[in-house]
Amino acid sequence: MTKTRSSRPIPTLDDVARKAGVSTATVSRCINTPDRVVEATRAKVTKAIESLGYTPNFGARVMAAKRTFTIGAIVPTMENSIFARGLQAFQEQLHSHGYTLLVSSSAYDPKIEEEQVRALVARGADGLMLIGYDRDAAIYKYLERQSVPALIAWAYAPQTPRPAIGFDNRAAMAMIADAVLAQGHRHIAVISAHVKGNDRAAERVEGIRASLHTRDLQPEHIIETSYDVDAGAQAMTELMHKTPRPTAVICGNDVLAAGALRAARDMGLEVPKDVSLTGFDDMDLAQVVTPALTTMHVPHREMGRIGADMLIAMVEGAAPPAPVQLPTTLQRRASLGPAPTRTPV
Amino acid sequence: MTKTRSSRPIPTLDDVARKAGVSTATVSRCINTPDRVVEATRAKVTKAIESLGYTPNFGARVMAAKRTFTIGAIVPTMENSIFARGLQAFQEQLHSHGYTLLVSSSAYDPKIEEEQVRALVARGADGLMLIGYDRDAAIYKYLERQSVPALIAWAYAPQTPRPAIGFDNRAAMAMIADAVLAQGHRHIAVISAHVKGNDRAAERVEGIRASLHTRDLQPEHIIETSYDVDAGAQAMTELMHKTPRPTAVICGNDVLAAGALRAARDMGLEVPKDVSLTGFDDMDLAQVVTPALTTMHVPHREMGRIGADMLIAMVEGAAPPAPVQLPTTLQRRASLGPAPTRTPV
DNA sequence: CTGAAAGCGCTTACAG
DNA sequence: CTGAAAGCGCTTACAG
Repeated sequence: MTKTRSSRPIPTLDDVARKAGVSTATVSRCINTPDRVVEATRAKVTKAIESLGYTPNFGARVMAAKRTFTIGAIVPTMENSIFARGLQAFQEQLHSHGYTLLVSSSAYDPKIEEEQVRALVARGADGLMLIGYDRDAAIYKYLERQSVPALIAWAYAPQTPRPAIGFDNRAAMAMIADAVLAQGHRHIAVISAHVKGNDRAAERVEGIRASLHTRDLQPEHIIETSYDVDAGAQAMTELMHKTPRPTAVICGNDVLAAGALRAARDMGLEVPKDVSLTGFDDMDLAQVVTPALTTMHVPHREMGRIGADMLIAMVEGAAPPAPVQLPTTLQRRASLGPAPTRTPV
Repeated sequence: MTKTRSSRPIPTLDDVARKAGVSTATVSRCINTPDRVVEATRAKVTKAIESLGYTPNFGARVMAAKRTFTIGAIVPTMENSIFARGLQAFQEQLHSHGYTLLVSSSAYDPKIEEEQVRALVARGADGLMLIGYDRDAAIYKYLERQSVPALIAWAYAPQTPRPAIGFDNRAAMAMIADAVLAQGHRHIAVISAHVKGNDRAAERVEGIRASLHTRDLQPEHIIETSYDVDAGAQAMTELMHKTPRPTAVICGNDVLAAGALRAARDMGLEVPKDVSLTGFDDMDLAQVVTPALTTMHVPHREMGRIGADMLIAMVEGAAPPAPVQLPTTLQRRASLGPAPTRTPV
């Protein structure tokens, strides 16, 4: 049950020191600040370390040094690749600076997210990357109290002074809605992720509303659902039975749009001839489906890379940086076409 | 730079003990084994904990107790969803047993994987989940020495006595090749992940060879590439310029197949009329592309769930379990059709 | 049921 | 350049 059941016990700093005939302080220095130790001593210690197969105990190290070179990230889901690409870049950049990234998932559950925050902090994370702003104030208070800096990613709210890197979800989605309107669509529906506790999703819906509002329109239907293909398909099926039938469906992301596309096909509807569809994120998926999705390109890798630099600076004592806004660009592809001339039945 | 720069210092067990007027031992018991403490005492301590906002320091706890209730998982990539679904189920099951999952990615680099293993062990992981068998023996030796149990997932090799849960990649892929042959294809090409250090990919290719061998055939071309859509597309383009042109392309997974599908479409080829295509994994992707992919269904969620149970048992001292084999099932969809009757040019 | 005290494996002023 | 020693924040036999 315990780690010491091993037949051959795990070597400690003390074992190394004894074997090399030096103090534990010297061994510690050999490992952490080798140039403060004279060559000959270092050689003895290195030899002892190797022959013993010694590796430092991290827990002890953390406790004594108060630094772990570990960064934690909590994402709402690992199930689809929304966050995967940005996270990969985040990890690479962190790794090149000597930090290790540990990731965990909250399954879109605020309770679990809070647990994960505590778990990561408790395990010595030097800093945290969190998705979006929306969470219990107690979590922010806890982090502050523990002096663990946190970076918000995938969102950008200039009015909130918290360090963040992301993009303007509202404006980006408004741009999509504008494009839909420009194609003559007037019966517009939305498939969104659940907006509660998900500020990105909420802002995207707001962006749509704002855009449509300029023409005195509003979304005729908004379905909130979970972020998976089947959910997107089911929502689409539902929408296509409404009267009048929407001529364009704006989806909260590419996964939902891909599901919607499948549902349309299964119902014998042609995209975009019968109904137009848009996504968000510009995942690989978007170019692989037929027709390819009109969607919003988000610079995920850049977000990960810059986010890593920001968080490292924070962890290393820099003043909290100002929020960084990244540009998004509309990708026009075949899934968005002109509105049918006749009113659909 | 240090965590103690905080203006209000972080409360410790000692602070709680002092405030509650008891010993640190009693506070510790209140937290870990509450029924060994009498009600009245417990109430005092609980109050002190709350008023101080105390949370235990994990590092210290680990060091003293030698248990972290943390499980580490290292996957080759977080970039696509191959592992995402299984991991999510793994995490859920772990969570329901009070364990926290921390995930990191090796980016398919054995060096990085080794670093991550050490990082996770050093951070006190009670157990590890690793993908596939193929890795330096030194890693296994290290884990054994540290008495950290490891479970291999996504692979199953009954001759290797290591605890594992997975499926027979070789047999599963042979089944796909059999299906391709049954459709009359004789000019068959393969797009695989790099097989070096990736036993799953290597076994899949072997499965294809074995199947074709029964008809005295062999793959006419095998392209090894990375696991992403663009790589799949590029490989497909290359293959479609060969003479004779393959009539069927077996892909190492759905991502590659989706890319291949896109490339075929871009070249004006119809699937499956001009060329058949198969995937592996049965990801959401497989049903979303047109035509839908014939692929091998892998019970990812089940693998994650059972794997969690196995690893928990190991961590809690059970004898190493025997490898578990999960069934895979062929999903026949539109991307695989009969071979064209005329020899392609 | 509770406490005093040793110990977990490191790091780091402080001396020399 | 190196060592003795205190300290990091907990847990857990051992007594009582």
